[in-house]
Amino acid sequence: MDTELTRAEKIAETLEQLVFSGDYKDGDRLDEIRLAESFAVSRTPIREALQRLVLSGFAEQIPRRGVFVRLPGPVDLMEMFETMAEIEAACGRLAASRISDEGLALLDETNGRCLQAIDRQDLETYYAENEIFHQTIYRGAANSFLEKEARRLQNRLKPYRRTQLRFRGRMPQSMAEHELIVAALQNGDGEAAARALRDHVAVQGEKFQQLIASLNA
Amino acid sequence: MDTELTRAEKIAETLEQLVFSGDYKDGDRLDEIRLAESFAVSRTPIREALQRLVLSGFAEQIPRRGVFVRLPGPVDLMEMFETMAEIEAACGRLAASRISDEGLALLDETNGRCLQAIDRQDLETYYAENEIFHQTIYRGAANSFLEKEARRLQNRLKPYRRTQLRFRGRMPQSMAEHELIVAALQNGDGEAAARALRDHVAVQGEKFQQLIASLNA
DNA sequence: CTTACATTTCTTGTATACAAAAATCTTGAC
DNA sequence: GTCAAGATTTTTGTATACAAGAAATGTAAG
Repeated sequence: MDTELTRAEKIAETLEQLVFSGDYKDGDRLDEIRLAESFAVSRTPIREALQRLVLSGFAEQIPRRGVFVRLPGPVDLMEMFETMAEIEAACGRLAASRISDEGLALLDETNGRCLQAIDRQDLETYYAENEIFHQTIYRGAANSFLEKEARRLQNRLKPYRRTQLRFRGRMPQSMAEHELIVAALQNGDGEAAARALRDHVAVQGEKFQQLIASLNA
Repeated sequence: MDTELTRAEKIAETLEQLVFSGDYKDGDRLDEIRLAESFAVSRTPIREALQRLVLSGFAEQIPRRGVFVRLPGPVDLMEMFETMAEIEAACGRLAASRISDEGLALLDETNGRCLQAIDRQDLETYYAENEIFHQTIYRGAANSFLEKEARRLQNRLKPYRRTQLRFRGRMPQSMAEHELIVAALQNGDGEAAARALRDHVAVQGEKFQQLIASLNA
């Protein structure tokens, strides 16, 4: 992997973080000149970074008017989570017949570390291991294109997934679902794995109200 | 919809077409200066267009080296078609319980026009109506985010799908599959719709050799 | 006081200029 | 003749300059 990044790329990453972390509100204009000053660069790399934001879906560009941050609303989030659920289900379906023994072992280990993290109330580790769990399934689908798409959406939804997992009782239940998923994969049951992953990721029932509530905060 | 495009956007579209239509070979460097001259603009809009190509996956950028066209190889195409199959399956699964009567009617009409086009040996119309058929299902899923993702991939695979459909006997068989899909949607059977769409889109059996063969041409 | 229009200012989009890194060419030693 | 090191050219990445369109402000008429 190429570690050397051009300045514009670093700025784009930073800007994504800024949009993520709520420094901007929906509809805010991303002023090229102001950003150029705050990053101490010219407008050129800023414009490249903004284009990346637009093409990633974090912002919208109106020709000759500027680019404006577009934070997903409740409906957008529901749709994105539903799409994520379907993509993860597809990964699970394929992984059921393709994942390696190493992959299955990694899933088990990761789940173990997840459980330990819950016991220690170690949120950061839990989030990290949870991410690894899902990425291991993407990898297990043995389709690098699908894996990349899955990672892209996972990354896009990351901040919202975090707020979801904070709710009481959600983490133990989530772990139980992980076990179910692993069992299906071990049995090579693609349909069961797909179903388990879809239900695990989907926003349904009371999770919906929790998601809405988290948006106002 | 905003119809006014900035110059860079028009150039990006043209460049995509050029890469599509085989004017460039895999690994070709997209020379900024040469392109600027041929489009009679400065490097600035060319660079924006190239960035779009890179972020769309048509080209790869190596920092301080330039951007190079990346045409998908056989493995890439298999992976992309498999992903498309899963995404279309997801659309079908959701559409089974959500598509409107108008949507179902449109599917029927479109299939009719497809059949007529086959009788007239009218390839262009057939391709167009086939595209509409699938997009109607995306729409039927009632998830605008998923719909957009599906359209994106469909667009990316369009040139390869066309070469596929040219093979003898493929078009009538494809139409039979369309009927099966519509039937499942009418019955509200999500799983059947998903299965039918997955099989319809997936590259399997002799289609694989046809796909490989078309790559050498 | 409100509204329509003109002027001004500001912002984006594009062109050009410059700096730094990579590729290429030259030259010299072995 | 081959290889290596240095110089030269090319090319990318960034900064700045300029042009055109949009927003803002001011002014005059009703």
